[in-house]
Amino acid sequence: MLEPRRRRKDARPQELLAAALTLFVEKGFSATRSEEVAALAGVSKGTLYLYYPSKEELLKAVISHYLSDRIAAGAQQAAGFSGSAADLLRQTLVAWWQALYDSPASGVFKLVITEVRNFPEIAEFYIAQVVRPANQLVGDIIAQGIASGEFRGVDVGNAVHSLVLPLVMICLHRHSLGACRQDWQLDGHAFIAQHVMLVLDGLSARDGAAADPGSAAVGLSLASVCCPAQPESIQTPVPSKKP
Amino acid sequence: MLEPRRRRKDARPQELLAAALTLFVEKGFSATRSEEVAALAGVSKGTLYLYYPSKEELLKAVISHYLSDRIAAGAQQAAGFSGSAADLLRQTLVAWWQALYDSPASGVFKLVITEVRNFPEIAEFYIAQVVRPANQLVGDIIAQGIASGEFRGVDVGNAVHSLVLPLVMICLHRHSLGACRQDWQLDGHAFIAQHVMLVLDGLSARDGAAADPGSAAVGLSLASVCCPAQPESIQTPVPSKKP
DNA sequence: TACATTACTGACCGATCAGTCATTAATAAT
DNA sequence: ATTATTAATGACTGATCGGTCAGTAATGTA
Repeated sequence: MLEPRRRRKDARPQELLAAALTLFVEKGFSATRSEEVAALAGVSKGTLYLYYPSKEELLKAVISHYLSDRIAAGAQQAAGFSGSAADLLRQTLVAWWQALYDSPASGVFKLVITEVRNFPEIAEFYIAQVVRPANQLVGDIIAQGIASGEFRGVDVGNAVHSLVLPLVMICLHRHSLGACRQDWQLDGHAFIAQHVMLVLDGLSARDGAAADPGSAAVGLSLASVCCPAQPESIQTPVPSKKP
Repeated sequence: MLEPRRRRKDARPQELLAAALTLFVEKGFSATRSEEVAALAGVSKGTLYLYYPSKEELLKAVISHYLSDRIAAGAQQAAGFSGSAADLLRQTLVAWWQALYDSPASGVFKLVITEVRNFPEIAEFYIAQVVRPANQLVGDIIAQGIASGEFRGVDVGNAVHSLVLPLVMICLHRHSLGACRQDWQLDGHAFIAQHVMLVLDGLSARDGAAADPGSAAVGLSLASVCCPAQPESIQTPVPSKKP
């Protein structure tokens, strides 16, 4: 029954990160014992410390690893696209978020929100690598839509928040109340699609809406805990040796 | 310098709850030592355990105490009000959330989201005492607005979520990224007001909007981690003695 | 002032857990 | 086959922390 020892140096970091993500998101960082992470990854505690020098470094590696993956994918998706700004957002953003929602990486939001105050380094990293690039990427697309007359002249920053914050919220929900009570579960894919449609509709420079003083996506001012982005000096989590 | 011992049996529970809320929200439940809570409340660890039998019970007391307070206030506010559904929501909901946003109680959302999976009892309590009554209260007002022809015939559950979820999100933000980086701070009051106006505008049965297929607040389907409510068998956190 | 009551204290205990390291065994090299 | 290399182990350690309780002092009572 007991698996014989195997030497698989290459596979370990990935497996440890996946195990750590699962447990950190489920139980929280402090409440998760490093031995549990190791066990879920199928190794002993000693092996965990062979690849990551401390629990805190493991946490940072988890966050940057899963964000890097998704951010790269999103930026790539957006880069190779031509069409109207609305189409770009509708297709790229929706697909990107639906994939994120289904993946374990959706838990990173909960992790960041809960741990950011304990580890200021994470705030720096998260803002630089995720929030800023994401706002830039989405904001640029919206700004372009405004410039071309496709969208109304709304505040770009606010529009980005209107678009993105509810999407972050359902990722949080998936890993909190949604994870313990099925009766509070929701259809994430449908919501993501409907929400993006709704906001784009509010943004569109259609005739009837110009006179409407407060149509969708106007005035949602909000700084965030948020979203997708572009790759930019993605730090690879490097397996480490102690001094 | 050292404060002389004082016997203040009545004030202790409140002070302990306030200290616990602050630290649990800031550092997380597991990362907070019970001695820290006691110290912040100005008592020794032994005194803490004189009033609450365990750290977990203290957590539950914090959540139910701060929710009870606010829920009672909100329901009362809504009860003594007459006017259109839109006015009721605009004035009552906005005032209620702005007060909540400013108070320490806004941290309870973060607390619930992070700890709900570790303590299923909290999920039960939170859904029964907060989510359900809140949806009921807000939903009833919207339904009444629809019945009177003031609002369009949207899905009531979805409309409630459209209204409430972004408000929850800014409370989360206030206690995560917003708490460590001022450059990501936002004007919560302005956002709350603007957001509620926006959604009510989308709900209103104004002429021009009837033909608009996706106007604000339609289709935001989402189950939640959420909001205000009505009082219903509010359990008073009772100071306890161990067996 | 003497005594009774009880809110409060903090040293203490046992359990837990992050991190270590001497040892083991899987693979590579010769 | 023998040796060298190194991935992997898990018993161990020192520190930490939830919870206890015998003792202390603040307050009430006569």
